[in-house]
Amino acid sequence: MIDVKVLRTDPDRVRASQRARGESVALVDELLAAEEARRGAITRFEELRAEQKGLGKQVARASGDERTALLARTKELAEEVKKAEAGSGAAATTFDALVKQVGNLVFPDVPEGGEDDYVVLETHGERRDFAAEGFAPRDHLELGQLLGAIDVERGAKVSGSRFYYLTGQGAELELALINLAMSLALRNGFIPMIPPALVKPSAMEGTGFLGQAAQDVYHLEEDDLYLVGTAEVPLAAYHSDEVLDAAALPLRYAGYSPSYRREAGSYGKDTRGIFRVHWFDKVEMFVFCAPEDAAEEHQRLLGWEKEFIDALEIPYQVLELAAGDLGLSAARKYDCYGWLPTQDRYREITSTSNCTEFQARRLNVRARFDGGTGPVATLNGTLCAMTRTIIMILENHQQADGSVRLPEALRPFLGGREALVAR
RNA sequence: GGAGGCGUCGCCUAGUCCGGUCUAUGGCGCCCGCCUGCUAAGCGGGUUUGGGUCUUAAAGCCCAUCGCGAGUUCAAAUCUCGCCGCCUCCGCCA
Repeated sequence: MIDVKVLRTDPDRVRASQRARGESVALVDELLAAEEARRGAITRFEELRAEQKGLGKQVARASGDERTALLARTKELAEEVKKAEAGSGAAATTFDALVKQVGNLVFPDVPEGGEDDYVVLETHGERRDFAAEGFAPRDHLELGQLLGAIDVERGAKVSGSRFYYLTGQGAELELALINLAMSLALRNGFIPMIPPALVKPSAMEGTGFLGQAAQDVYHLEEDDLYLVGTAEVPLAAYHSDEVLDAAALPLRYAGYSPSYRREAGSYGKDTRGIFRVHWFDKVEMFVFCAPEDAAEEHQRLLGWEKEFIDALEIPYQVLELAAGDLGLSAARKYDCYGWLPTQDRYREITSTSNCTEFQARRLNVRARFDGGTGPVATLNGTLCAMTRTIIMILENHQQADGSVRLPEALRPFLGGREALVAR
């Protein structure tokens, strides 16, 4: 949720943000009107209620004719109070419904435009020249099958399209990646977490995934629970309705959980292999910090993502996404795109968002600061999305014979092995 | 899945049967002050949260808030119904 104070004092800023996102600007005027109505209704109710309370006390003390007269008057008043209360409730509901549609205020220097208008900030690593090495690179699925690491046929047999089994060395590779990611997180003061992957509507709603993103989310009708698309959801909701100790901030969590995505609307896209799947496991970083520290913390999260990708020796670029591609909660978002030799382009492997106080307001996560109690800022960042990372390792480190060299950093977690080899 | 118990302003707790003087009691903790070689003790005051209003600011004032929601009533912590959470027991189960 955006700051209602900003809406009232600086509606132009909200308009500018909506414009940048490519979202409705007219909504801002609707919101202002709804806010006006809400405040008016509350005032009316409070005045009537005060009068009713005063009369109530007189009734308690009075007796005889006086009491009868007072009761008649106060009975009328009760009707009015009831009406005013209903009116103020309705006005609040209207306002809430509108305000939830408004995305977070985008930072003014975020690039304009949509999906294709990102800005490449950095490029790292050496892309291999397979032609010079004298062989054509195999894609991740072919490699996965040679190594006995990935089984998509049986994934489809058992669960349908976009499901897979990691088998043998593939499963070992995921376990090693989890351990490498968690050891990096632990070294940097993160609290490791294994959160629930099913959450209530309030957690989903609070993190901003029930807006435009709702069609991509699995919902269990019988139980009214959602399967999370990222550990961001249960980690953000972890401190919901709490007042945190400001001195304890930043609170950094590293959550390992499955991620479930319906991938509605991506029919026919990335259908080969495990690039785009309905389920994958992920180690996600999540931070609660003071609002004024959020921008710096965002850079740190990006730094840890880069450190991880560097350790895996994957060539990559850092992108800043355009305002139209941010999602409801983010005020700024950086993606890391890894080099995919067989597609001759960079593809997304990690993503980090600064959600400022947007999610904290919705989830009621506050801290006691010097100036009083207020919402904290939240940030999230991928440390390791297993399937995408496995793809990058396989394709970038493959050898002519179909084996895959393991980056140094990963070897301690695979019993010192230097490569994955076909059996 | 079944049966029972519980949920009060940081923690503990009184109040709920029998609705109004509850503006929610007391203790602990915490904060401020006094006293005091220092510390402790003692004494006095303060201490739910959210919103609004006023103010340079503070204080003040108003409304809501006794797990959540609905209902009855002129009036609900208190009565009724629904829901949620926790605990105990039974059943089932990795």
